[in-house]
Amino acid sequence: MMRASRSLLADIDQQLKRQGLPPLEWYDILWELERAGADTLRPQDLEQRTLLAQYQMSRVLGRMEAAGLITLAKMEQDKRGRTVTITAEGSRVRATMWECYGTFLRTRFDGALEPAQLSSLSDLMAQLRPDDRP
Amino acid sequence: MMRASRSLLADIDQQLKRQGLPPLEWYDILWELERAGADTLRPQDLEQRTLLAQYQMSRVLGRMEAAGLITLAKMEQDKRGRTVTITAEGSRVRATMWECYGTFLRTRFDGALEPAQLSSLSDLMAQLRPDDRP
DNA sequence: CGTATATACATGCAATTGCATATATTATCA
DNA sequence: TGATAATATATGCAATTGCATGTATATACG
Repeated sequence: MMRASRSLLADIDQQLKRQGLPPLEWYDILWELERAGADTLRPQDLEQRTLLAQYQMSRVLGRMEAAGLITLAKMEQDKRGRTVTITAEGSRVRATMWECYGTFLRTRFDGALEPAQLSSLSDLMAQLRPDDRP
Repeated sequence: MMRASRSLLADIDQQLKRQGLPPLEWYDILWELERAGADTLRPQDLEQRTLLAQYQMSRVLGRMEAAGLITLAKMEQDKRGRTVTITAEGSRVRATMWECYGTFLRTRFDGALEPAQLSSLSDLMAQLRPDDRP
């Protein structure tokens, strides 16, 4: 499993890089933001969802803001916190990334596994992974 | 699958660090060396088996040599190459790491999956991962 | 209240990484 | 054979990471 996921990750990152797209972790963040919709998320929420460490999140959000994919604003309720909002450009980039990422996943998994196996893999992973919303 | 393996990896690394043991990638290298037995491996062989990049391997081998876990020697057949040999200390460290690593894996997987599921997971991963010996 | 503690996020610094390229050696082939 | 390409490994440098800690705000509690 370690070998399988490591090789998957490496290949996807390489694929994205080849197309001049941001690294995969940006995708995860953009995706969580879109998935959350109207519920604005805080860095903390994204940490839980993506499993990135606090300081990693702090820095990647800085870079993503600099790249214009998200907006960071101070919260009024909790002045320690910040809200993270995806921009239109962020949505566009996520979609482009998915074209690359999704296509890759589909090719790789469909090439290796039967439909029934895919669904049982999905079940197994659901049991193994930590909850998406702790 | 990404979430599952990322969380596994992070937890294992943390566990190893807590016990003052080297990071997981050292384990993989030590394990491949033991598994190869008498066949001495070259950095190149280890790259393929562990999926580490060439420059990563070059550096991690340097650190492992400095730590006394392996020995590096020039080859006579191919003077560009080097042979990597595990030391007694290297074996000892690998065994200690396995105590930590293996116990963790067993706990985590046995806690989440039934025996039949474990075996089907194993099959699925075998189909997904690249060959161990390309 | 006021002080201690916990939470949210940021950051300086040293270590590590990735990239590009260097060095040394071997293989190819006109 | 000599020039050219390919292979095996190492490394300088800039970017990124992890750790430890900093700053600011919020909560708890005597």
